[in-house]
Amino acid sequence: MAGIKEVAAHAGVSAATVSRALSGNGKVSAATRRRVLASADELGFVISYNASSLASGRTRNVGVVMPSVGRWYFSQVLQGAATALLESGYDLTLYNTSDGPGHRESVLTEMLRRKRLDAVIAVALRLTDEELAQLRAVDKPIVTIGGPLPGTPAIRVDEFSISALATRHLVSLGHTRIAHIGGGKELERDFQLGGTRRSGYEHALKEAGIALEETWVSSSEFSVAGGVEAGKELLAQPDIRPTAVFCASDEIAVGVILAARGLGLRVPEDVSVIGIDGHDLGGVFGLTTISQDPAGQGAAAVAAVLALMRDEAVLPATKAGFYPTEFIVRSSTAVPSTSRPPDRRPDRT
Amino acid sequence: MAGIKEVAAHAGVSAATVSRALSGNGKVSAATRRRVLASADELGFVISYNASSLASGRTRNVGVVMPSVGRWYFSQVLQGAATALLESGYDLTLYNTSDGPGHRESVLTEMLRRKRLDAVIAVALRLTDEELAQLRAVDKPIVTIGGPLPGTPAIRVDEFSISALATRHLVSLGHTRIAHIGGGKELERDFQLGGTRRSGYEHALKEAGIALEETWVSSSEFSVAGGVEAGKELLAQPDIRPTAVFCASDEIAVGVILAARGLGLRVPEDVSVIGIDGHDLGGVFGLTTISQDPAGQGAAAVAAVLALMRDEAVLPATKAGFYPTEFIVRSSTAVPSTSRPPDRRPDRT
DNA sequence: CTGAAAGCGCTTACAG
DNA sequence: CTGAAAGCGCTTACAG
Repeated sequence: MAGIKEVAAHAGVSAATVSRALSGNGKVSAATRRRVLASADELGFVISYNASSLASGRTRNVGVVMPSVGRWYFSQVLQGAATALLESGYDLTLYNTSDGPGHRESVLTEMLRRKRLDAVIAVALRLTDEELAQLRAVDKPIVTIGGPLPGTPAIRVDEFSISALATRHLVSLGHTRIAHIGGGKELERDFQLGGTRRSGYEHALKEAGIALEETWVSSSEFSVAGGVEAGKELLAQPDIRPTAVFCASDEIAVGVILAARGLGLRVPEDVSVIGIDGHDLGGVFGLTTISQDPAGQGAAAVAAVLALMRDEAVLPATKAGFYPTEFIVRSSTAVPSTSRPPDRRPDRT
Repeated sequence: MAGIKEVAAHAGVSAATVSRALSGNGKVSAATRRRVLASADELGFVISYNASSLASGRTRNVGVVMPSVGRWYFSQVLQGAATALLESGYDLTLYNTSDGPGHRESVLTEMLRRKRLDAVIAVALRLTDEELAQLRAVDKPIVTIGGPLPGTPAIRVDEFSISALATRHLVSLGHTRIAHIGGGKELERDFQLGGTRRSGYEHALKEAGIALEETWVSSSEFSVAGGVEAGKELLAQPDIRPTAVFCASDEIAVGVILAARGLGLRVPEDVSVIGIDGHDLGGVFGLTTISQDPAGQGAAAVAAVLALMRDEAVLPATKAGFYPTEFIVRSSTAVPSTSRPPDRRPDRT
């Protein structure tokens, strides 16, 4: 209950001096500062953020908006952001926009206008032009992860390049029958991933002179169950079966591996599988993947937002560049087997 | 930027009346209220929570403390709590205590004393007596999920009973060689799960007159990878191999299924596996489990906290009772095969 | 370097 | 039902 006044009285100074000593703003003699700190400590003083925020306009609180927290990618981003924010002494207010679309639109603009936030990190969020304009009007730092908010600094991996890289990896192993399972519509609405990852795939194919086979391109939600389903459909028909599949997420890729096993196909002998993410399950299944470290992205967004609040130019790496990824080769990809599919046994000659 | 004064001027009333009309506290004539609402709407008024909180002492913000957000259980709880809070018009401040232990202790008490929170939901948190005392001193509603905070209302499943139930399911199928893989030390520190789940297992065994075999009790972190490892060790030695294993989590259980497959054992013919959780992966693997709906637990905690803030007695179901679980029988459990293990072929007589 | 004073934008007894 | 006024607990020009 001890307020700034009690501390002031105890230390024999004014409330103004206590405020300056504690916040570090303004000049205070070392001796005075020491006395104030001691008094504050002794009285167990804890500042009221509300009062402080009201008076100063700063809140030491940043908002994180995401369409889900239950799904892997988002939970990792949140974990990274929460840790980084805590370390910097900031609170994190979470806005989960998953529910009704009605909620969604109001959330973002209202949250900032309520003046409880110094900045916001928007994850995989797509806004209408109007929403974007409202957001801008508030004039607080905004950093985006994964989603495309035109004009705001963004943390994101180079979707196109990593998709091309994953596909090239398959090509370079000698595969020519390369399928792709992208994200479903659900994802495309929030993210823009589906599209970009697919174009990286198509690019690498064209580059290698491999014709695109529409029947080898399908989609799935970002889940193991979705991957199993899509994988079964893709791999069930032997004469058109691909020898490799590039999946837009590790969860899908794990599903495809499971689907292959279920069909009696060996990975990687009969079919190579590569994903994107760096999901923990990948290790269990020996999945070759491109890791994108979502927790690190969350931490990077925090760093960017903090820099913006200090009016520092955001690090060029963040502004123009891409968040780094890591190519992890495990055992789910290999040169295609020269033997025909197991259900068409080679003649014994 | 429009404040309450502008709205008051526009509506031709005092700021006090605007406050009353907008908050619903105090009496305002219907006509006046209408005018105020219209003005507020027209001017795009958005209340400053900081000012409101400072003046009233209420913040419309509840804190959620958890040791991790990246792990499945916690991400689901958070998802449920975030959605429920948003629907009730509350903000959610997230405190991820995962990092250093130094952080941990300060977080909980400071967060409340900073007066930014009306209440807190503590997930799987264990506190020292001192921390607990400090927390109580703040006199704000606290609701616990999963963790044992003596004296605070708690949302939790009946660990003992569901563990006994899972074990009995195996017993009733005719298994007598029933192993158990519990949570590791890491978990036991935060949760108290390991212990309780194991005692339910032991109870059911004793009840059935089955002697406890120490070599069939091991532990693992709550992950698929951990389950694979523990499962391999458990199932690799044929002469002491159990015919069924009760896992303290679905992730562990999935790992065990994978380990079994890796060893060439069939599930459920050679080994039955049952988990606890209701993880999405369970469906993919046909896992029999006891679902505990963590998202629902998060929502229930929000309901309890809201009731507490309204000074309503917490629903008896929440106070004394347990959060309901659901027994989901899929295809990973069955009667034990009468044949001996595959590596000891029955004599051809 | 330090203090007195105004002010941040609401809420809420207190009167009427 | 409504208004004038004090107050929530800090911060920050403004003087000195």
